[in-house]
Amino acid sequence: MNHSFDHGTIKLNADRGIISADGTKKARIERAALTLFEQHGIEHVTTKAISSAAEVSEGLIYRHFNNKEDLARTLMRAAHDRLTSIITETADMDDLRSQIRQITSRYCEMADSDWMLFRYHILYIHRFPNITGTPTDNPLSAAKALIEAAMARGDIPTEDAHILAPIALGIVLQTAQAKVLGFVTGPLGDHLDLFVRRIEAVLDI
Amino acid sequence: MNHSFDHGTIKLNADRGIISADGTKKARIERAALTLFEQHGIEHVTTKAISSAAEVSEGLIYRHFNNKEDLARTLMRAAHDRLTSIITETADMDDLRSQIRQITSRYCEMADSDWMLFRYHILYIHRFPNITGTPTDNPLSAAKALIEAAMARGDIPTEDAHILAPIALGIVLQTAQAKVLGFVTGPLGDHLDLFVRRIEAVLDI
DNA sequence: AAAATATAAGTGAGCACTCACTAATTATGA
DNA sequence: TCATAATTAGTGAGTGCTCACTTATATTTT
Repeated sequence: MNHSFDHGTIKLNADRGIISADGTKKARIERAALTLFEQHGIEHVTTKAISSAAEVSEGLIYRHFNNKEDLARTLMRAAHDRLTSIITETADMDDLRSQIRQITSRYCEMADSDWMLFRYHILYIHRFPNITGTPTDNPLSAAKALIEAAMARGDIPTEDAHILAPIALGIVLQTAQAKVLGFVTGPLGDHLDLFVRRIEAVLDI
Repeated sequence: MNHSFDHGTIKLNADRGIISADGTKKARIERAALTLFEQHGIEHVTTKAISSAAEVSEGLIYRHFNNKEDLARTLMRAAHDRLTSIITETADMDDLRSQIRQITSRYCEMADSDWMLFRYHILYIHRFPNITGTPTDNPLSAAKALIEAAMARGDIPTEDAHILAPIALGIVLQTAQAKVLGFVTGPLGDHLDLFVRRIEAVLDI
């Protein structure tokens, strides 16, 4: 039927694209935008540049996105959701040690397999303060929930989970930032074991 | 004699300003710029807005700085140098524990006393890849040097200092980032002891 | 032939920076 | 000491260009 009920704005055939590099022109736009945004900064990238890189017309961007900001936000949202779900998906595990290892491993894997998207998230997440749907739908809140659960179980000593959450996530994220700055090179996965041990250390397992 | 040999660009009576809020108009420009940059992002702030906020003419900005980018860079440089020297100034201490406590305490103090400047550094440091004079003149390299020295002394087990440096600094920095995101509230100094203990934990003292 | 998808040629608002000029400060020389 | 010259500090309207976004037109799909 495809009513194409646009919500007052533009919305086309289902969706497609959203980063995953299928052949769609929409996907081409997203990839081109991501590449350029991440490389030069959102404000320094023109819609013209995006369309050239994606080898589509400039107007087509506006058929798929309301404006440049919307495009940038869509990309950020994709990254944000992936990271959040990496954490929430371990909620059913009942062992903090396993959770930590899986989260760390997947974080590294995402960083190493799609460094562009990961880097984009690190660089520009602050531009989008309201990126999350619900206030709890973000990596920090998800991590905090996990830590609090472990404290309730008595697996780790009770402390301020509000502070421990960023610290724990920071073990990987800060190294990633150091990589953004060029201070660290090579895949993050190379340091998986080190990361896991340090996270256990700060959580005092 | 005051030859006033300008280096091909602009340079006036000594300097003044550089963030420290003395009454100079230059300082007023810097403060206004910092406030607006930190609040709205560098690219969204117009030179007109800066001059209005500083209550000076727009042209005066260009008598003190070559362009808007130069102004933004000057502010970043000020923040960067302060952070770096916090770390290097402990190099003469011969006890890692004391170094950690002093660095952590001063980092928190700087964040709490000039949050605007600290936040500006966190948000936009990536825009200025070549901010440091020498390649070693930055917080990460300074921290790495300290850690390596401690390893050489045998105070802590030998590990990859390249990775431990960002992790150690990250204990405070990642919490600061969480504060930028609104996840954490209140002064960082409130958590000084917690920070110190976690840094010792990751360094395995 | 309609509808959906794409293009390319605009358009004008906004913005960094200039410039011609004035005001205040400092240096020089009787 | 006080003119006078020279330098520095300060102004703000004006300018040219960039760039997000629009619109008219073309092509493809159903």
